[in-house]
Amino acid sequence: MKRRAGKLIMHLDGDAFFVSVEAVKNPPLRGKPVVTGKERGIASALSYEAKKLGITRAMPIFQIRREFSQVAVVESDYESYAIFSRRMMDIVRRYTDAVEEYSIDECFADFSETPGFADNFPEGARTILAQIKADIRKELGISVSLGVGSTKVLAKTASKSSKPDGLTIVTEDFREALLDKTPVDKVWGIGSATAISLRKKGVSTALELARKSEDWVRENFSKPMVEMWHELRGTSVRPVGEGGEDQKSIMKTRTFVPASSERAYVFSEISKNLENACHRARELGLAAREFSVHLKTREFSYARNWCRLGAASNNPAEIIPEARKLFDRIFVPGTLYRATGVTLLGLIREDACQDDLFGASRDSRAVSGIFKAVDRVNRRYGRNVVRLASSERAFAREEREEKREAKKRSEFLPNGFSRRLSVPYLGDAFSRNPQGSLYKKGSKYYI
DNA sequence: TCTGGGGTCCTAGGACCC
DNA sequence: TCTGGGGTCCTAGGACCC
Repeated sequence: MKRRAGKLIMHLDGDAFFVSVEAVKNPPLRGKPVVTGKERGIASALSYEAKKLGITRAMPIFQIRREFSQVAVVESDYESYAIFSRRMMDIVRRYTDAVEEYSIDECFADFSETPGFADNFPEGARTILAQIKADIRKELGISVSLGVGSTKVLAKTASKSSKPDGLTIVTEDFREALLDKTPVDKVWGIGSATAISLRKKGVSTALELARKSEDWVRENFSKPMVEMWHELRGTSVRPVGEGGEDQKSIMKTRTFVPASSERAYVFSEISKNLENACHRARELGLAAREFSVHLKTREFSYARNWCRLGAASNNPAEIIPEARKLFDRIFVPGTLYRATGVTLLGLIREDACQDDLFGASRDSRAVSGIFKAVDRVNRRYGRNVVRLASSERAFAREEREEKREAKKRSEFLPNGFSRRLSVPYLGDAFSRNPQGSLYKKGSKYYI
């Protein structure tokens, strides 16, 4: 029996996750160049076939249509992605409880204590990992890439090194070879700014960084880089978190075209973002003690302002007067703005809100109750049929744009075309088991 | 090809205090 | 004139991530 000391951490990365889910919903898309993000006007996810054509993330949709007419452009469907994500994470949990959901299409999992994994390394580990991949393929119809190493950074470097459908195990013998072929800017946590600084100091691969002395790293960089250095050398300093922590902030921003310098209109965009952010806070059962407002000019410079609320709140009617004050302080007449944003900060659990000395939060609870009723009405009769008057113009703009899009679609597609395309196919496992836990109603997926 | 939206964490530096 | 030494708390903003 081979016993291995230290941690063994897996990183799982969905292959072109959004478009893979689209291909499950819509099998004719399989193997074709596909991008999602139609509703935002820029590509947000790309199939491997689309990448091969030279399309990149954030490329404008109009340009894709013009230069690559063979590409299928679809709207993002986050509800379906969230459901596939949850199912994917649940499959990993069959093998270990220590799973950290890092993003919608990625997770880390600690296998140090899983029988047959660390104590029979790497052969036993490989068998288990292959089983996870097979389960996901069979039950969800998508492929994933896995990486395993003694640290999160090594696991993530490994999963990225072989995609799609990869399975990479970083044994101590393999570690240096892997790092040698990894440029520093491809290391998780090293962005462009740090990469430039590293290269100036003569470090261009992850291996070169790992071989520097700890003193050198401490003298030239700050704390996160020291952690990075340990992780690259195989010493785990970032444990796999198991979730349950509350979110720290909620941000809502929206860009509008054309840019505007009209005070009332720009404020209506703030008001709309505030409503959306508060709605999200109510969904999460959280309330904010602080919030901030920002404006983004046409030239991409920002103005921000921040304040603390008298009592924690998730109700927009209560926050709007404060938002108005912040807005008035940063709005510069004559400036063209392209986007606004609102961030709720200092989030606490709604049920932990304390009454303040003057009973203000009792009132706020009543108002919060009103907004919960509003949430129910909106769920039933359509998004935002009830909204603040101060948000009216921004919502109206959004709806005009949505209508225009819908009209364009109906002009371009023959009747019934999109309906036919959206017939789902969830693989044989689902056809055989319609009671399976994933099902479709209308155009949405449910668990 | 100018650049969407939603997050987290860290640090520098000022304010304030003893 | 040429400067105590620290500590803590706070905020703005940078950097990075998906």
